Amino acid sequence: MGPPAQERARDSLGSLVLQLHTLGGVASRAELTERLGCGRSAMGYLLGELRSRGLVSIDPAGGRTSSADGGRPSHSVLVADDAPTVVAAQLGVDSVTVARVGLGGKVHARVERSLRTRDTTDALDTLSELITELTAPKVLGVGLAVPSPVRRTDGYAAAALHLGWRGVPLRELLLERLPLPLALGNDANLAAMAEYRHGAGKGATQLLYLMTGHVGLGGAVVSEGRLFLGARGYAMEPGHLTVDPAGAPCPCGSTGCLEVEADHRGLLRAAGRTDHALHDVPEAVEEVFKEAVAGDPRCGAALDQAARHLGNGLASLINLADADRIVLGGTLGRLYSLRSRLVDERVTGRSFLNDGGEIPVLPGALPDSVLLGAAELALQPLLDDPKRVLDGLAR
Amino acid sequence: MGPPAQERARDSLGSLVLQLHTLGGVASRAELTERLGCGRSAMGYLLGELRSRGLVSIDPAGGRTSSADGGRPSHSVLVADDAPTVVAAQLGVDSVTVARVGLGGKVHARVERSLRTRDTTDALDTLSELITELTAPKVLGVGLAVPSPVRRTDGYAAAALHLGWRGVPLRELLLERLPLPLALGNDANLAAMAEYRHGAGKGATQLLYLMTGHVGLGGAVVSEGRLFLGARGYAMEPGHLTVDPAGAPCPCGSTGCLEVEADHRGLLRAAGRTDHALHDVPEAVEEVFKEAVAGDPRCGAALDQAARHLGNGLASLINLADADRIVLGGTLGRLYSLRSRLVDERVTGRSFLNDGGEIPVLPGALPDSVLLGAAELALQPLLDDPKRVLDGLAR
DNA sequence: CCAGTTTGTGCAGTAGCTGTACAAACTTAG
DNA sequence: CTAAGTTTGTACAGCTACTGCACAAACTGG
Repeated sequence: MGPPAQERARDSLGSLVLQLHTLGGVASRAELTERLGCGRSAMGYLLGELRSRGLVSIDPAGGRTSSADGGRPSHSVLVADDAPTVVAAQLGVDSVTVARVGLGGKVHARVERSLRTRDTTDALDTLSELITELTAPKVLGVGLAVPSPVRRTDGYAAAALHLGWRGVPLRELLLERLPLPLALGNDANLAAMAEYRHGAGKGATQLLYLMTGHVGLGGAVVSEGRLFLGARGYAMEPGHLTVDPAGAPCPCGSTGCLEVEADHRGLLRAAGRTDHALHDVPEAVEEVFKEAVAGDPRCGAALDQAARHLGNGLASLINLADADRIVLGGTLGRLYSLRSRLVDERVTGRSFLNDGGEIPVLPGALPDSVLLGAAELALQPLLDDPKRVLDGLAR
Repeated sequence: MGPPAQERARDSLGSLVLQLHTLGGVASRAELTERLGCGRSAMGYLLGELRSRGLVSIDPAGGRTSSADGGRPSHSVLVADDAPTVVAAQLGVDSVTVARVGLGGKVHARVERSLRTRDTTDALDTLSELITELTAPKVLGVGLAVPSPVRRTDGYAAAALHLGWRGVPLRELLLERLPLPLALGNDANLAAMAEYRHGAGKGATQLLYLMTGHVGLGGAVVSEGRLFLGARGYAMEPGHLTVDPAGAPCPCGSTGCLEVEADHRGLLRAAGRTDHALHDVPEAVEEVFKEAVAGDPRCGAALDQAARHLGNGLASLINLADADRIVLGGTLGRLYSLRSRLVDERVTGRSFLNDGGEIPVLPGALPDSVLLGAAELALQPLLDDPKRVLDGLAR
């Protein structure tokens, strides 16, 4: 179809693995050749390298989909059954989720456990326990998504405010318990990457992603296939963008931050439901959505207000990021599905450079985007340099 | 010194040319070898390629600076005298500047001409006239800086508002007059690139740049050596960030935009000097600065206010871009030199993730940053693929 | 003058391709 | 059922852009 000018890994072998990955782990050889823009003979060489290392297998009688009108049918390339996998983990406010994920985004196993306490040690113990449980032979590494900005150099979790931590050397603490390669990332960043590679962000050149998790509002930009991380890894934290100077006070010291107006706190406050324990929040939000759909005026108005604030926040961000696609994850995606007009009103034309088409806004397409994003993080070394990773595994 | 993990061109030959360029066109062979991270023997091969194409020359008895304690002294690598050059042009509100620039950033010739009318055709005629005048043999191409967002795909100038144009296919119009490769860019973007490669932004991993020209306020982010352009090329237009909801009305429809509060209009308005023809603005601004330094309270207060607005704008941007350096160009640089405390007050600690050092704010270090940036744009193909460009020239 | 150090160079070897020629596997026309 | 036409995989030669090694060159200090 279109030209494959999306993203380029360091070498061809890497881009090949990436293409196979974004295509879900199965693709016809001809399709891969076209996407890489190389000759058939180079593809033969590259597939030979991958096959000899056990990453892919080839089924000569695979893709008999036959869109072609004549000609020899192309072989199917698929991720090998016994190909290496990674472990993806998500640290939430009151739960931990871990999964084993293969190239192509296939989830081989998935465990979730709720945290009874909000103690750091408890969370770390549960995490390492589940990770160890899911670790199998040929696991390349672990990716962990955290609801906090994460320093790119060393995996320091700068401010997991909602977990009550004020800065934790998370990677270091976990490495004491786990003898595996471990990479950490911010949950919104990783979810954005997952949506970019497998979900609603596919094919965008500049993807702007916003999501709300349990508490707080995170964001990310994927620019030409790569996360826009910033110098330290703290870029694109839109939670404290001011959307209403006369709005509610925010723990950060300012007032009317996007985060306190459009996340779960904002919704519940606008709906007049503030008497919830923290772990009941998802249920309370669920209730507000249900009653709004059922016709409750106060809950409906709460959605209206959150949607307007979200639209205003997006309007500010659009001119800075110049996105060609916007994806909304978590509760924001649901909010948008119900109140798209209120959001669009503020996005449309607010981009002060209106040179043609509008910017499409979409709800996230992946149910487990954060967890999948953690897998993307762990898979990254394989995409960057497949040979080194695969050969290193053998040793 | 530090690891050379700054930026990577597509191939080694490109990075070599880039290194030589950022080092000002002269470097010791040993230094280049270290920065590229390759062996001495590869450097020999690479330099051979460049020398055979006439781009560099080598002086065996060059850098007798001798920091070393013993050992054979390294040869000097320098841009050849007859190496190809580029033509850089800057389209201003009431003037046009054109220069011939060589690798390393050396300006060989420079012409400036003021525009009497504000007619598009007049500007284009003057531009192509001066460019033709400065075009010499072995000119690789032309780079043009425009005070407007420029669409990356085709050089369409989306909104040179201050020139009275509402969208002009500028590249197309100029190509009718000039038979040369022509690349267009936004002036602030290009200035940022110049500061990154040759000025106050050197070595930053995430550079946030803001500047004011004649009218308006532009910005850019250089992220790991590359401009953050966005999907269309309109990213990082911070002019219409709201810094004072109760502020002055902006032509964009909003109020209190950073642009109308901190650019020349804002300064003159705050100083009570609004009766100026457009081309007198620089002189009027000059006056305000002079009188403020001399002690005039109203002019001083005008600087104070602009500095505060600038600081607030920066505070919003810092959390989004996660810059490790901020450079202020044009009048903003001067404003900062005089009112750094008022700006710093708002920048310091406003980055809600205060994990250590503050972010350095610096005034721009290049007197002709926009023009030099236009040269960077024209040189880019040479940095991306030196062989193809140099061989193509011969044909 | 000699050891010690850093640097340029020649040469063999390798990785990662490209291009060409050809055989294989299909479709449709006759 | 065969022949022509089309697209695809593969073998092989060749090239580019390096890396590594051995060695010579150019300095310093003793």
